[in-house]
Amino acid sequence: MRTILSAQESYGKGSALAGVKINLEFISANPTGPLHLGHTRWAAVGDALGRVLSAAGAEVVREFYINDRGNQMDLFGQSVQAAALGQPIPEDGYQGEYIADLAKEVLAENPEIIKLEGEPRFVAFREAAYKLQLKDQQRVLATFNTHFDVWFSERSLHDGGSVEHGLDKLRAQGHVFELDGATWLRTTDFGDDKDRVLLKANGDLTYFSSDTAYYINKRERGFDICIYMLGADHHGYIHRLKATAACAGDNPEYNIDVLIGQLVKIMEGGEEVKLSKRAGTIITLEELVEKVGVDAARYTLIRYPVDTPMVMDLDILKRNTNENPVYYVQYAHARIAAVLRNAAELNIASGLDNFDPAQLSHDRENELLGSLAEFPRIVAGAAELREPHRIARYLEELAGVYHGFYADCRVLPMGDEPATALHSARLNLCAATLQVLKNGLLLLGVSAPERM
RNA sequence: GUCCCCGUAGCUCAGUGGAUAGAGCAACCGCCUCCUAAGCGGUAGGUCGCAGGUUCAACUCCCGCCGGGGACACCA
Repeated sequence: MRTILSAQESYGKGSALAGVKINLEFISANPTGPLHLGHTRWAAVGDALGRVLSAAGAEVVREFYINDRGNQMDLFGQSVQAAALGQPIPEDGYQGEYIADLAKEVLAENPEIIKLEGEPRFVAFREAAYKLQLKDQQRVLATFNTHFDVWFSERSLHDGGSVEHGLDKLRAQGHVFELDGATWLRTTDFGDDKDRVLLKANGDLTYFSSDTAYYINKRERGFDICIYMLGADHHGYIHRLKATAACAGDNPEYNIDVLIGQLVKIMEGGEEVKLSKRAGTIITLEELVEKVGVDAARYTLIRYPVDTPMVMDLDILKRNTNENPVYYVQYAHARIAAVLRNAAELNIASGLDNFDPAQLSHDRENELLGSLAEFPRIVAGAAELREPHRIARYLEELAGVYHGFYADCRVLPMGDEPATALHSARLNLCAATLQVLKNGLLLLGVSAPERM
């Protein structure tokens, strides 16, 4: 109690990861379209994990890797150009409505662009659309309370010579070889199921070479641990990423940590919404937030372990918001805030100078004290296991314990009853609970309302 | 074929080898003349997918099946 009330917003923080520099990479979407549901899970969980790791004392840099190089970018550029010129979108191009919108925006911003021809025109379209799309992703993430410290461009890796540097470093470690005219990394030395090509026979660099260079770049920027949050469709990357780290002379068990997130299914109208880019039935982060709000979306996505496939039923979240546990937790916070407001009006003595622990003997009080004391351990565990959902589950339990306490233990004096030491003690207990709920919600990036 | 994730209450899901396996929602029954009923109390609901093994002890670890989802490239 005394600890909580004097530590306030720093209650729960620890030093388990003090001095550890962590690079936390998540989302890393291609800048070729809006962020969709899969990205949204990472946005919520990744952001929360960043907060949790910081709370455990780590020095965390949140990083978004922009895949702004390669075929996908070119297809994207061609698609926007085609839309702007009224031509059919290329066979494997991007189809969505947003392509036409981007085309309009590009034209509005730069009317001269159609005077160009051939390659220069295509490049101009690609670059303009890229900048607009990236800006849009950044805007949407900002509304979702998700912050990045570094937006790392894949191009900058190549332009800065990091790829060659990475190759040199791997060569020096002795795991690079030549075969059939291509340059390979012998990842099978470290558990990968096949060796990987770094440099194709035609001289092109592979995407894998960017990945390895990027990893080496992160390590050279001083990060002890590189956390990758990837979608389930990338699970095959685990072995090669770990093997890459080993090839670079690192300890794959410590220096690299790959988290795989399973897919989110969406139910609406009692049916699963099939998500398909081609059919244009993607649900974007922005749409989800419009439907259920930032708090509900974030909380729902965070409260499950990421390796569990989960189902979000939009009808439930839309129709009857109190079915979402986030409201249960927020309600406890708002309820306490109301009690504290009333206590202030009644001039009830509170604060540590008016706190007598001996007053608290009710089972509910003891239970609440016990729950409050668990918080630092929960935060440390969530950081260590990279599982922010543990915070959410804890908050639900704490809220439940508080609601029970509230039902059985009157906090404020009734009617004209004079305020006693018991009232003051309980008021302090309320203040401590409020603080822990607030700290916990903050770790999840969910608001802690004073009134509901 | 190889690999990854999942299978726990009607539904959505917790449960880091340790007590009678839990929560929310849904169902049923109670509780507001005073601090927020978005709350509280109670009832009902389980062969923890199946079968072996390790252990004093298994929902948890190992092996094999079954069922659901996902992935394999000199694509990005």
